[in-house]
Formats: sequence, structure tokens, C-alpha cells
Amino acid sequence: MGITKSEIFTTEQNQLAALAKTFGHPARLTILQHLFSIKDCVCGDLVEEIGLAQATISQHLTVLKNVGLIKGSVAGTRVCYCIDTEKWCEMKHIMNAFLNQDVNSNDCC
Amino acid sequence: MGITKSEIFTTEQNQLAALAKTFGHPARLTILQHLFSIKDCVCGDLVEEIGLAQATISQHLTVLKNVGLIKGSVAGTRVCYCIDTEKWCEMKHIMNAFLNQDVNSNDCC
DNA sequence: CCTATTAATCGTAATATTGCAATATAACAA
DNA sequence: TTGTTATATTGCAATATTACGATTAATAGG
Repeated sequence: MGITKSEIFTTEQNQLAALAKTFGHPARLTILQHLFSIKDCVCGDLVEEIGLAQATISQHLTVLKNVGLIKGSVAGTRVCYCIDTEKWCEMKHIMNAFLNQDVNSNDCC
Repeated sequence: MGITKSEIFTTEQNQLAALAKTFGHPARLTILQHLFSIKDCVCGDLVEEIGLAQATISQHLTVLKNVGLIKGSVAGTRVCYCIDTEKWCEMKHIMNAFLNQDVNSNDCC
């Protein structure tokens, strides 16, 4: 049905999944990488670097902003986007806890 | 259009995004957590633990199997699923490289 | 062979996502 | 004010995803 039954999962599970989903798209992943490299910080530059329409980039930026991974500050007609360092670290911790689960002897297969 | 323009991204970017997308759904995330805890290893048990229909769980298991994070071995009428440790570690490295990008002084905002 | 059990697959409905053109908005510049 | 530039929003169209009932296939146990 295209709709996820989030009621049957814990808040933690839904949050972690939502975060992973955010950079589960190459465009958003690439945007984050560009923001890290500081080369581009403005929406327009991202449109040039990545080969997607301005409307599409803007849409992806909104998604990233909604989960809090980036923040934007207006500078004239331009908007400067940056990684939200605090949120990023928070996300990293949550993600690491999941990734570092002990792969302990579950050799039942 | 619901279709991702993967041609304009690098193989690495597409791969990483695909991995993230895999546990970007609470059901698949929960399945992985269960497999780690060894509590459940069999499809039927997962169906009971998680409140989704058998067909749905089977579908999610296929997705996880396709990216290689889990492997299944037939045991009679049952199928036992386990984390593919090697692939999991590989994924963890790729994911960490992304997560640990230097958040270096991009305080332009 | 017959039947129950288990998991995969098929078909389908409902919803979500991706992408873009067109338009709106907002700020600056002259 | 008028025009220009930069980003957001709206309104689609195309495709993907999620979920489930029904069916199928395969095996185990009589």
C-alpha cells in the first residue's frame, strides 16, 4: 500500500529508519558530501554540480532540513546550507550503535 | 517520477545510498535486529514477532538478501536467515567512512 | 499417497517518491 | 518602480514501495 505501518515499531526504530532513509537517496547523499567539502554551500551551486533541476534539489534540501541534518541561513537572495554538526553527531551515534551490534556467533545458518 | 536518476551519480554514491535505503525501513531494520539477537532466525518466527503478514516479511527478507546483508539456509520446510557477517562488516566500513567525514569548520552559516 | 506446514510468488490496491515545468516569492540593484 | 537573480512552492506524471490475500511449491509426517 506504499504506507509503512510505523505503529508496530518502536520510536527508536522509526527514527533510525527515517535517518537512514534520508541519505538512502544518491542525490541527498551527494548534497551532504558537497556540504562537507564546503566547496558549495549555496543551493544554486548544488544545482550546477549535481545534474538535477533546481526544483528537485530544493525538494531534497527540504527533506534534509526536515530531519535536521542541515540548516540554511538566508543571505540576500541566496540561501546558504550547512551541515548541522550537532545533529550530525547525534545521528552518527545512533547509527553506530546499530552498525556495531555484536555479530556474536549467530552461525545457525 | 518516482525514478531515481542514478546515472548522474558515482557507483559508490549509488551503492551507499542503496545500503542505507535497505535499513531505511523499520520492518527491515527490526528484522536485522532480531537476527542479531538470534532470538528468531526463521521466517515464521519473524512474522509472529513483527506484526506484518507473512508475504510482507518474505518480501522484506528478499530485499535484505538481494543487497547481501543476510543469507538463508533451508531446513526442511523452514528457512533460517542469518546476518552475512562479512558483508555486514564491509557495509559498516563504507557507512563509517561516510559518517565520519570531517565536520571541519564549515561554519559558514 | 495424502495432508499439514512453511515460505516464496503473484496479483493488486493504496500510498509514497522522484523529477520537472511553471509559477510564486523575496531580495537586491539600478 | 522595474528588472534581475535565487530559491521555494505548486501541480502534475511516471514510477516505486508497502502491504496483504490467494496461490503455488516444496518438504515433512503420517
